[in-house]
Amino acid sequence: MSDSKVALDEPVSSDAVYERLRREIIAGRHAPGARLIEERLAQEYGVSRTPIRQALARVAQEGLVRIFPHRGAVVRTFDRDDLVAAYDLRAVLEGFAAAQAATRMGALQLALLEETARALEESLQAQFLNREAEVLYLVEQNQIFHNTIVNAAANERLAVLLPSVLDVPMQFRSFNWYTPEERRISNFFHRSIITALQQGDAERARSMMQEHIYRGRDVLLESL
Amino acid sequence: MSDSKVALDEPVSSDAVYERLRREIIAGRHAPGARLIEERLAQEYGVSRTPIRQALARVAQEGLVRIFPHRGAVVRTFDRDDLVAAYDLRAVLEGFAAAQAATRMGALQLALLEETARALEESLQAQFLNREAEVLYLVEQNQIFHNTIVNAAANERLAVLLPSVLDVPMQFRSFNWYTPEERRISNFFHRSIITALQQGDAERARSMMQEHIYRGRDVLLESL
DNA sequence: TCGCTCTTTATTGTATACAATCTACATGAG
DNA sequence: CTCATGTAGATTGTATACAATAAAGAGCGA
Repeated sequence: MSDSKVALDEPVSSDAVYERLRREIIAGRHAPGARLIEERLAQEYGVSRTPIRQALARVAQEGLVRIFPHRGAVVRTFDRDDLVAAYDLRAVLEGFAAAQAATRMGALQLALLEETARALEESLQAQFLNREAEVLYLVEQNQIFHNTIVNAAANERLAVLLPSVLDVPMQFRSFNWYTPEERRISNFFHRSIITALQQGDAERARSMMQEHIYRGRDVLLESL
Repeated sequence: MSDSKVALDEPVSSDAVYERLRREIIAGRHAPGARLIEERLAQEYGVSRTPIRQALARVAQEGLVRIFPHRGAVVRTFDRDDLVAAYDLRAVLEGFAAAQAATRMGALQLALLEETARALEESLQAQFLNREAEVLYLVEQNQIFHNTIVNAAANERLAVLLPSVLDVPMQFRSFNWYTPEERRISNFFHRSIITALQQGDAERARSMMQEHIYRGRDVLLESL
């Protein structure tokens, strides 16, 4: 038959476990400091401990959890310094991404940027079911915006590296979207970045992106 | 007994496997593109497949090998674009490290920098058993130099991230040390960086470090 | 009560067995 | 000769058993 086994490279359960575990930690379902008991996770995910251990090794390598020999895995905790360090790095890396993107961005990607920027702006007037859903939506749109730029930078290593810097639990990432004032500032930065990218102005794109992220950092730090 | 089990946190064999595997790949013992058969590694390392798989998942997460479901692990190959991307990232990250270090560096660390810089200079006149041993020594000293700066930046995330960018097989990293001319240029950069750091001049430290790395990239690209 | 040792229990680390999947090669039809 | 098909062997993915270690608590003497 023609389509008998076209699939090839069927996904593997340990990969699924990795993705899920990662998502759940970021979403806050496993709080920082919480122990991750292999047997418990195995039961919950409906697999044996083997793929769980595989996944734990990976998230540990990524930095989201720490593994202590013979004592198990614990979700990483974030203190003030950790967050500062993470945002510093993010500013450098995404600044670089923006600068690279300025000369490599396609028309389609620019259009996508405009679209998400508009979506974020319009949400200022929109009605939401509840605050939580609203913030979730904003964080998601914002993520699309930033991802688009990173992808346009066309540096695979960068794209692989960044997630491990961004892997900060949601609870820390949402502060930028709580007040209308901060939203307006974010929108301003997004628009400025788009303009710089349209003009192919790498240096401007870099500094705007960096300032955008530093602002995010400062807002977060004030809320602690 | 007093000292019966003070040890605590005894290292675990899968960690040892990870370290060794990583070293061997970087050293070129497993060439890019080579398959890493679990059973073979297990026999060679004297352990079962379980810790091998654990270690493979980690080096894969780090990017040194790629794992294809049901087809196994293959040492990552590097084409020209990969190398350019890696060096671009390295320039950004180590530039950042140098800038941070400029305001945080202790006297002891500065002394260590001077020492390794001197060691690299003196090697110009020194006699070595063979070229290979010589280059190995230079690469090692150079690594100490760069590590010292990264550590002085006091950003743990940065220190964790960088190795995955630096993880380029040795065969690619040694070109900077083949000609006396390149060694002199490297020495010049090292000295300039030290001066900037001593003066606490973050911007200068950053740009010198970036140029240092870009030079390394260009030399490497020419040799391909 | 405090501090010590010993035991018990929970959990991790490793080895091994088996199932699932891929690869290579042989076979045969056109 | 070329291409498809089937089969054998190699290799990976998962489950499970067991060993090793750490954490918590019981018992006991001072």
